[in-house]
Amino acid sequence: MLKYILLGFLNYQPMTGYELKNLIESSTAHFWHAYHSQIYTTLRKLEADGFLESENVDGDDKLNRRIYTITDLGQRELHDWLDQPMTELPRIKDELLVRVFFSGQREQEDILNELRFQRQLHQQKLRYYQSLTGSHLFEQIISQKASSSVLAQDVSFWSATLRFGEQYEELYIEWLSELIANLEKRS
Amino acid sequence: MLKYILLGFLNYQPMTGYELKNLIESSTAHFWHAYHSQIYTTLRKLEADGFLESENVDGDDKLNRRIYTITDLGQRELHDWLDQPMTELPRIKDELLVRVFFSGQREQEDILNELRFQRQLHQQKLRYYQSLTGSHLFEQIISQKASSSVLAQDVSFWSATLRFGEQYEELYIEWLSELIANLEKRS
DNA sequence: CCTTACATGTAAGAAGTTACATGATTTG
DNA sequence: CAAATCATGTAACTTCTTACATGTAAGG
Repeated sequence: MLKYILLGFLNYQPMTGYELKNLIESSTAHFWHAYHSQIYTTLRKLEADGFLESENVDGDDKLNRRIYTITDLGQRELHDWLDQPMTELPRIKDELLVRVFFSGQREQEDILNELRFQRQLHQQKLRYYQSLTGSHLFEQIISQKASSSVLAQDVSFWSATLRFGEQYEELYIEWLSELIANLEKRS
Repeated sequence: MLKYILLGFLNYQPMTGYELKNLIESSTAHFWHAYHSQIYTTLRKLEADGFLESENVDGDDKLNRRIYTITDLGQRELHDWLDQPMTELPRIKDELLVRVFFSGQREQEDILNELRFQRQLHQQKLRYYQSLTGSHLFEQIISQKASSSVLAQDVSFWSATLRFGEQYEELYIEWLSELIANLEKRS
């Protein structure tokens, strides 16, 4: 999956691993996280497979920034993936739900504290998403190469995922609040 | 994580790997999926670590059903985990959002078909969750050992996670519908 | 000069996925 | 008797996480 995120971003413009890492952190990481160690190794692998090419900028060996460029093969790989629609539901993995599921024997107060703290975190994240919606910060980040009509379309999909994030956080906050209220009633 | 799901279920009553697999499939798999291969190997590992004990029922070697029982050490491990509240947000991994994010250059119709199909899947899943809410099927499954007051508490947390599932599916359907409507307007 | 950001990597281990493999029992 | 379900496992591989490792450049 990370593979396609890297190909997807490099399809906009050539970039270094570090730039990709930062881009991912401020965008797709919210629904697909990856550590820098995985990003760098995956880039090397994509190059070995012929999907990317790279060259060491700063010529020498001192500072080794490596710029990756997508190849024709890489573009085909990306489009082949996009052309294969998903026929299943994406799988959810949510540790908090597992914890709630098995919380029957925990102390009421301990659970409440955890749920309240989680709610705070989700409120923070919601505010963060809302701040992104206003500023077009994210659009600006990639918008160097971006000049043509292609980008308008792209931007609308980016903001769709951002909208999902906002709605998801709102849902989580509501669900937590309801659960918290129910528990408080009991004590 | 699977480790704690197994300990959590075995904390209710002793069970075989196969029973655990089925239980997981009809409950926690909706927010934490695992294949049977991982379940069986993890059970072996938990036994090696002293968190579980097992004995081969059906005495002989013909049919080898193996019943696992949680040990005192296993219970402590489970409670230690529950006593350590989460201090971060659970991470989302959602392939569809990645696909939407990079869909800027896809054919309008292809995207629409994929989104409509996803909406169908989510509607199916929502109906499935709703059918569970009515019937107390799930409560019944574990409710062999379950007699005491402990269970009422447990059940309320189980249904809280089910409620999350319903609300999540509703959110996803709404988000997809909005996105679909926006795309249809354009064409 | 000290800290933060820039910049890239390797290694080890844990977790997750896919495929292969086998055999018993039950139900139609 | 054939198919579905019961029942458990191993092997190979990919992915993910955590830790280790190193060095430059820029700003206060």
